[in-house]
Amino acid sequence: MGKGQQTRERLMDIAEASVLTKGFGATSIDEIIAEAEITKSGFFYHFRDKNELARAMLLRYVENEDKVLDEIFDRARELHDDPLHAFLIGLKLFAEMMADLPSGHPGCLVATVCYNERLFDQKIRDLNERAVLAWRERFLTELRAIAEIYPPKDKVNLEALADMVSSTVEGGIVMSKALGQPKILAEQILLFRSYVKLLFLPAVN
Amino acid sequence: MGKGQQTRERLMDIAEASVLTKGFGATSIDEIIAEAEITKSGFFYHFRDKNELARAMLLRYVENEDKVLDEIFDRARELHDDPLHAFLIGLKLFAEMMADLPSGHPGCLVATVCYNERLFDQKIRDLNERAVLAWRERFLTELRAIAEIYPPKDKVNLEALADMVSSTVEGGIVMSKALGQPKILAEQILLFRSYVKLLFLPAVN
DNA sequence: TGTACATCAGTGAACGCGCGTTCACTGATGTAC
DNA sequence: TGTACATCAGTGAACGCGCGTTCACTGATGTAC
Repeated sequence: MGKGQQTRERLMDIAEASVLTKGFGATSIDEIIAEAEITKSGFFYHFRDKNELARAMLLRYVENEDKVLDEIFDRARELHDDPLHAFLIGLKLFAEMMADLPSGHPGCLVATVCYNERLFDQKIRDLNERAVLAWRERFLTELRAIAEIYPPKDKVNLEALADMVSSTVEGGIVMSKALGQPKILAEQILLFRSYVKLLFLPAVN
Repeated sequence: MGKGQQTRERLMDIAEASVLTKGFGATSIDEIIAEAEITKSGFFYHFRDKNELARAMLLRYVENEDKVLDEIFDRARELHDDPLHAFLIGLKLFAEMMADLPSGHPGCLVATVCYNERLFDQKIRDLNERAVLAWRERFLTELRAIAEIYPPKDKVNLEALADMVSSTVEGGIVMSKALGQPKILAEQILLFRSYVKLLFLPAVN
């Protein structure tokens, strides 16, 4: 990674932390460049305007989340051949990873885009929507494979159930932040896992 | 309600809609007073500063949410004596109410406080935390009564399960906003309801 | 009923600071021949 | 190896606008006697 790309990443790191705690509108370029120890013109060398920073930041965030989810659920499938058990293992690994974040999950950029929607252009909102739809497809694929083998014990819409993964994470992050208790996010993921167990597993002890 | 109080409410209505779509930092007083058709000095007659607007807005929001939840779950208890069935009825009523919002849930102020935490003073963050803790206590009371009669089929922390109500709503709102599909929130509440059924109900058809 | 005064619900003008953005310029590094 | 040029990764100064806040003032309504 060249010097330019390094600075660019650093600017996005600083901006992301600020956006997650102050919102995009209250995150000023002055503040970012002060922390990055660069001039304002240096910032505009890397990003045409503030909206391009937002776009680049969101793109990077979503790609990283996808990578993390790939790793976790690929690993889970390595550990068990059965789709249900692999999914349950994946959720456990996911919860553990969230519990291990030193000062809790810093927040989800996708959520801030939703709660700052009028600050962004259509391009960014589309990117945000596609990211969430990709998560839906990812988990829907797993759930369909599970439901083929294990008939669900309650009538559920698998698409909504797939969304429940993302929903649980988004909700868990808000609850963790509101109460200042990082562990809540992991707890919520484990409750979702409990639901999946009760819904699909034939015999729960 | 006097003329002053009416203006005050109107200012908060406008501010709330803006905060939920742009964040607190990007919500300007100029913008609020333009929509309210009042001068800037008129605004400062009602609120000492911007932070007092935030405090008043959050307080009003939380009190209203509490009132709505009271109504729904009181009504549910009127409809069924058994605590589990009353709770399930309450969740159904809640989901229906969320589904009936004409253009979807506008967003939760508690979530925006979390994602704008560095913009607010300790007083506001405390108020936010107390609101979430009150929701926890509310649902924990119901869940304890349920668990006394119906032994849960999976080992769950009832406090976390109580939090799951708020978490589901927060997550569902984010998902609804991200995908522009208001119905998602109601779906997520019904999935939580399905979990409660599977967890406590002895025989699900 | 009339008068004096207080409170309510604002107005109008001004303030200084911080914001995002532009523009002309520059030293260091990389590449072609 | 030396030279010419291009690209990279920025600097420095200036811009105009919008922001939150203050202050002295005011007309309308309410209250006491």
